[in-house]
Amino acid sequence: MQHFPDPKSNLSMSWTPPAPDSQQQGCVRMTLENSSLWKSFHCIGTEMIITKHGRRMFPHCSISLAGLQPFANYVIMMDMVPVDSFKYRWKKEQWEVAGKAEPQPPCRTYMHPDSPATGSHWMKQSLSFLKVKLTNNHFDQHGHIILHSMHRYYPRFHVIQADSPYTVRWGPFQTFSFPETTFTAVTAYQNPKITKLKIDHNPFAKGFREGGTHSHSKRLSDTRVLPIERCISFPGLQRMPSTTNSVLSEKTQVSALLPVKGGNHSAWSLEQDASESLHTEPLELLEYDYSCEEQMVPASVAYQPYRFDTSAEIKSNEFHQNLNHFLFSRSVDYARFPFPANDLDAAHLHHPPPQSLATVEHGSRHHTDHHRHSNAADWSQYPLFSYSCW
DNA sequence: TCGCCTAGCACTTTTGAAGTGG
DNA sequence: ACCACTTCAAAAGTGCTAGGCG
Repeated sequence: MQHFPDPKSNLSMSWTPPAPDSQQQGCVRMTLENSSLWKSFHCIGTEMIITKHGRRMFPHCSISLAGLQPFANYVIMMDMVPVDSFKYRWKKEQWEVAGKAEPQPPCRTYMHPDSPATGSHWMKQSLSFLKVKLTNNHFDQHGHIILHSMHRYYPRFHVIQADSPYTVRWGPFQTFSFPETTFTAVTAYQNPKITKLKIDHNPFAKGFREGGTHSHSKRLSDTRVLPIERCISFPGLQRMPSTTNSVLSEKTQVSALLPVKGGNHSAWSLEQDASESLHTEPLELLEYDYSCEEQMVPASVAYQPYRFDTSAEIKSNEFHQNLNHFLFSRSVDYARFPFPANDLDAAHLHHPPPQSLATVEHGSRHHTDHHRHSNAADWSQYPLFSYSCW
């Protein structure tokens, strides 16, 4: 476990310990394999380059699974979830809120290319999401995950017991996310410390350090080496307006909306552009933990035959559409991060009180207040799913 | 004027086809 | 004919920078 500096030494922000590297829901345990690397970046404020043609993540997501049924088939998926409803900008060597978020781009989900595979297969070795690509091109036809620059996201993993990608709507599922994987999407690196860290860890970047244009070397050498205690100035996260109070109430909203077995799934037809409401209503964090819950949700939308292939162009948007519909209807994890209680917070909290990711309990249930916030309008505020699925 | 985005650059790493030998 | 291994060129991927754009 990586050692983190004393939070009290941070000048402007405080800090709380990170969440554990692995999470358990029911019998299923997911571990973030390269957690220490993620934390190294997280410590500075992870930035992910997004380009028009798609850029791989670095660090990339690598997970391992345990507790699956060896002979049952599973589909493993990953998607990106907005951390909050704000846009950020890099100013004076730190991230600050720059206003409301842009309307969410089409939500896309990446399915691990091995899917579906048996539990024993998934547990045999770690799963790499190396080939996931991020883009800011809203008209991307390659199936890359579309993000907004200068917005904050975190990857979320779905483990769905299903024999094929087309039956994921019926299968028991769990969802996991890891606080240290939160990042800011950028088109060019803002924080030189991130650049340096990436060059140190990413072999592709060596070319720029050891040969070719060395101009950047000078740039990097110009980077001020900050005292270690400054390292914990979690640019985005700690500046993030916090809202723990909202967490419980919001998560109850989710549970209240959970469909009943055999119920009319059309109730989930909230294919409205959630981004609209997302950015016009105060955003709160849903932190409903579905740990150990396996729900059977009847589908209202039939899946079109399609299999994800990282090398092939996505030819059917409909699959994504259906997938998102599924995720929307079955959303699990509802962000384990501190989301702003409202926009007012964002406006006033340039140095918000820290709400560590880890302050939100992982793997525990929060079933209080299930009966509140149960209408669709409340639900549509939530940013995780059903951005105007195209 | 400022901040963000993009294309092109020079380089390394990865990938896969082709060749070789047992 | 088949398999395993090696070689090598092409493709993919990287961060930096200048210039464009709103």
